[in-house]
Amino acid sequence: MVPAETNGLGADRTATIVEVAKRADVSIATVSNVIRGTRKVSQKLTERVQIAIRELNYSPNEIARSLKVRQTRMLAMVLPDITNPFFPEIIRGAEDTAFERGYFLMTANTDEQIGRERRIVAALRSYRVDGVLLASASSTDTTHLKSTLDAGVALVCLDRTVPGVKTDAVLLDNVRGARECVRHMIQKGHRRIAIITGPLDVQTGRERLRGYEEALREADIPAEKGRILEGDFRHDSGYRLAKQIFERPVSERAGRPTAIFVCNGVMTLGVLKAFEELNVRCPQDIALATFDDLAVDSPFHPHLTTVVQPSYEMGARAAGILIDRIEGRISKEPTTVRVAPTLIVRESTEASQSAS
Amino acid sequence: MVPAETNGLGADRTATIVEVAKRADVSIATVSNVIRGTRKVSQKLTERVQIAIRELNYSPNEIARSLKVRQTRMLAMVLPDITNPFFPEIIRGAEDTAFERGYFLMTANTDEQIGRERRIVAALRSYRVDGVLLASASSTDTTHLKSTLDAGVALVCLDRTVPGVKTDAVLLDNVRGARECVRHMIQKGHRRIAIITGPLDVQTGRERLRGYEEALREADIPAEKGRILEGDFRHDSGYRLAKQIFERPVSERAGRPTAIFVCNGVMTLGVLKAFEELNVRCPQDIALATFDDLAVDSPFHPHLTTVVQPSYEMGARAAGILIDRIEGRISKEPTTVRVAPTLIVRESTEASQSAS
DNA sequence: GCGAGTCCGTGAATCGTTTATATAGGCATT
DNA sequence: AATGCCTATATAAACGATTCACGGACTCGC
Repeated sequence: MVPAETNGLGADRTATIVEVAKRADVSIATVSNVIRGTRKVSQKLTERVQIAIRELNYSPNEIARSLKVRQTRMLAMVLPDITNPFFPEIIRGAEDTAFERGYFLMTANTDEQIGRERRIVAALRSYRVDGVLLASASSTDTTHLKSTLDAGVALVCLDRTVPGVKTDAVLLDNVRGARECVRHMIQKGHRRIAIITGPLDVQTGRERLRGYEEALREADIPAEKGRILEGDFRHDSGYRLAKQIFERPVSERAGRPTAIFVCNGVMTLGVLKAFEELNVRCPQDIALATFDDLAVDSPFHPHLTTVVQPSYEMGARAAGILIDRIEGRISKEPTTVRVAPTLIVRESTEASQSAS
Repeated sequence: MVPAETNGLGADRTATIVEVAKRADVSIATVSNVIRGTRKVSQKLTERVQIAIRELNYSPNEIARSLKVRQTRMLAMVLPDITNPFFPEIIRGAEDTAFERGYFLMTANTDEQIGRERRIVAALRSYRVDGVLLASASSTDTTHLKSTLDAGVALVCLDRTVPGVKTDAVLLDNVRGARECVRHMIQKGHRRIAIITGPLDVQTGRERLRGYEEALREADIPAEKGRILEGDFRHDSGYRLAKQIFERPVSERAGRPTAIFVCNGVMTLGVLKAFEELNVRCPQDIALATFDDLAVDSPFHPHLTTVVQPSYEMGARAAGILIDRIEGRISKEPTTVRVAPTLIVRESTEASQSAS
């Protein structure tokens, strides 16, 4: 004797449309029509079907449906680092749009490892997700993306593009963000401004550096090599490079920067840690500005002047474009959307030091 | 004329096993055997099949496979708030275990809204994920979970259980974490210790309060009602309740707490913001300890004494149990695993105040 | 030289849906 | 009463894989 189950079926068996049809004494086509609303079904049969569905605790098998109609209504977002607080907001934006338009968004995490990204993208392709939102871990290794695109999976790049892959993209206007921020520092009287960049083989890294250079050029300040420090967007490089700035030989002290521009939020945490260890006060000893708002209204000291990215909107727009693409409602040509950052001036660039 | 495609197929058509079989001039059974390694296939045919697969850029349709074998090898993790830095580490842990054991983990976000959770769980059930890791948004509304369980979807609760639903769970030993932390504060000489709790209709909220009470009882300190402030695990309640502590009428000043224990990290951010506004110094004016490490090695001032949760391990263990359950390698009885927190003592509870 | 035993390969049924096509029944029209 | 036309429902063929049961070709021992 098997134990009695709530729905009268075996434990691990879940009801199918056939069983619903049998119980409601209609054809499976009718059940399908009731569920999807494809065609009109008489009041009487509709009721019978609904009752049967409830009684059997029936949940349509989306797998079978997907197989038949060749679409899953699943979207995936592939991220390099879910612990970076920049991404969760993007997810929220994409999730909301996806849901509004009848899609389900799932998230997967590559941990900045290209091998992992490749596996994940391959899996997603096998699962036949309708589209992928991707912030790629690499800008060089792109064969897996090409073959995925070839296979007809829609792809929108987010935050970072992958060169050589013709696809839609939603990016921040990095040059502008960096330029405006550095411009602000110059206006505050700084002329010796250091930059801690991202990896320069990554698009966002390069672009932010370019914005810095443009701002200096505008103000006729020569961009000195020694003030450009290449980081890698991670905590440690911020820490290390900040220390480096303060630990140069005395002979160079005269030329020590009066301000630092850090190209992402995570590195800034490292910089602040270095400041603390070295007993450097900000903005008294040095001014600081950064990309990415790390935690709104946070109790950080000091409050940082920041280039903030409209993360939620970026996610939402990217999802919108992706779905338009899937549903074939945009022209063939891939487009790149650049969204504008906002500069928020806070105390860390207040001119309480002698900035000369 | 259609444009030439890389694989010679139409643009949105992706090759099937039939086409591979045709091209390699074998049966589809043989192709399947080559791919899955189900049976031995001769060297010669294996090669032919592999070449065909490559030439067609073939990717097996996991949908069709799932339909046939009635399992998807997909796991889902459902979280209330992906912006809470506690969760990403859990995801990583679960992801790693899932991958090692041949599953794919996807993540979905409920935004603490039970309606959203219900929709997501329903969708996951329709997609026939093999199992779900759930940190539920609600402890009262559980019908959707019951029917999901009835349908044979494996479910493991994470961080929070849902009462009345018989299922496996991986939880923190909240009582112990809180007790040890408060015990530490008492040992530092504090006797008037306030607590900012989580919502008391949530298990974790209640348990942490219990730990606090036990520590006080051990030390024969009466737990005064006025020192128990009920928050809701969100930023604002930390801010508001911290202010409340300092803005009480002068008459009560004598009894003002010398220490605060905050029951999660996000609220602590609010508390610190309040401290800043009120010019309260920590630990000089008041000691502070909290659940959850917000950002390792962060430049917060002061460094906080913290009850840290082994998030990665929690995710990993939960995924392990889930998969064991799916593969039927554990006994029927659901189990609850309690993992131990660690107390990390930092400056925020240093006794640099007169704690009497 | 022949039956038994191995190997390797194939045909066909099946998973649970959707949907095109067929069909039944009712009603109005003549 | 026969015809035609609707509408509502049923039947059956896909979708793309897995896998069982069968069979042909070899090997081997006697």
